Amino acid sequence: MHCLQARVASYNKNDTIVNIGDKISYAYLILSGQARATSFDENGNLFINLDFNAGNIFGLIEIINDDKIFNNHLVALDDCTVLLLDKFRLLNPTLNRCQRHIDLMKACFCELARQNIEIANHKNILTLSSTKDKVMSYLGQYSKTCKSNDFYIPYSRMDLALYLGVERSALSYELSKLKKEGYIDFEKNHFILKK
Amino acid sequence: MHCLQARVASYNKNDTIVNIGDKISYAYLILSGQARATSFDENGNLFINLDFNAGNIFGLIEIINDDKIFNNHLVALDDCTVLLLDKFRLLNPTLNRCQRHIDLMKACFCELARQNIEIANHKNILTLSSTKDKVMSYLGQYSKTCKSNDFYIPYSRMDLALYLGVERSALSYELSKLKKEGYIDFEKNHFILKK
DNA sequence: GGGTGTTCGTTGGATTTCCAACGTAATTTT
DNA sequence: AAAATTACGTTGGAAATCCAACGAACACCC
Repeated sequence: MHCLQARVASYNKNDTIVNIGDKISYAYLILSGQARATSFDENGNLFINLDFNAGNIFGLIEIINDDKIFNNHLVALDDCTVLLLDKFRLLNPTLNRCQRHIDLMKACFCELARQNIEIANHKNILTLSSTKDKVMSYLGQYSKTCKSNDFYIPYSRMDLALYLGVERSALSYELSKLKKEGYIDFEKNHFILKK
Repeated sequence: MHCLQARVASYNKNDTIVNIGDKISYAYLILSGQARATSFDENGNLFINLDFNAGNIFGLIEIINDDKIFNNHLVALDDCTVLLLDKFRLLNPTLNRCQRHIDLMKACFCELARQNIEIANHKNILTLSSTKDKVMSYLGQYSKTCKSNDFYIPYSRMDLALYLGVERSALSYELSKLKKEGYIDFEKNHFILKK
């Protein structure tokens, strides 16, 4: 990794790692902890974009599109350690033709693909029209990634409502209803899919 | 390009280029024409995923995640010519270390980033709650990419409704209202943003 | 302990969207 | 040219969602 001039940085819970409008010079490889990227549009609407866990890389799209403005805000959800990868060296593996460098580029390739899939899943949930469908689709997907129907979701009710594109109160109402009907059980962030 | 064993294929309008559930061995670089990727979920909901124009590449995510099932359906919107890129050779540039090969990989990298941005934009439109906001946001975005406020959109009313996640009738109603209020003018697929 | 702030469930009325249906115009088929 | 099909706008009533408000439970700070 020396040829990338990578260095490690640490952040505390709730720290801003990348601020709105920052031009970034690095890709941020999460080593430990969890971070979340959000953004605003010109009308002040807030969007939840992506969650980043250990192994995930933030900023690939930004360093490729140097010219564009992204307004992404990356915040640490836990205490985080991050590996900063110099963008110029990352994107030009031919400078010094080392095999690991090319491997890293391929890993970034896979990471972009992973992010693509995650955003597409999110998009598909948002396409659904009813709150019930959205909730069940989200819980179903998350259950799959956890490989268990007993799991803890990473969102508060308010954040989940934002993620699903519904009102917080409507979400609470629908969750209660689904519990009464026996489809799910939950307490706080702990959910169980029953049928 | 000979080291990639690329070959050209042609498709007619409305031809299926990649079918639901196909395992693909190539990335599809569009040389001319236009294609659209759609998919279904397990409940039969239809999703519009991405449009592909000349220079865009379909299948990068699929060839990286060989194991996963994607159910993407790629259909030609016009007559298309497509360059088929062998997945194994594309993903392993070290087989024969040619510079162009690495350049192509970098181009795929950028293409993945572009798709990421496009899906994220779509996602953000779907996050908006009102039909009016969705329509205006879409028209605003499309106007920007066209660099003109006088443009032709690539969707029929039904497809646009699908894309925006609203009812076709509600969309028509909202468009008429926006026209009456003087925000936009349109006839068929020809739109003009006025304010 | 008391005060303050946050999270979450609940409720009721206002608003919006959905849904089904219909008419018209344009396009395609035969 | 007639018939069938498709695309689009319009409508009215049914259904779902939003919105604002409130209270209970809990955590945090002084």
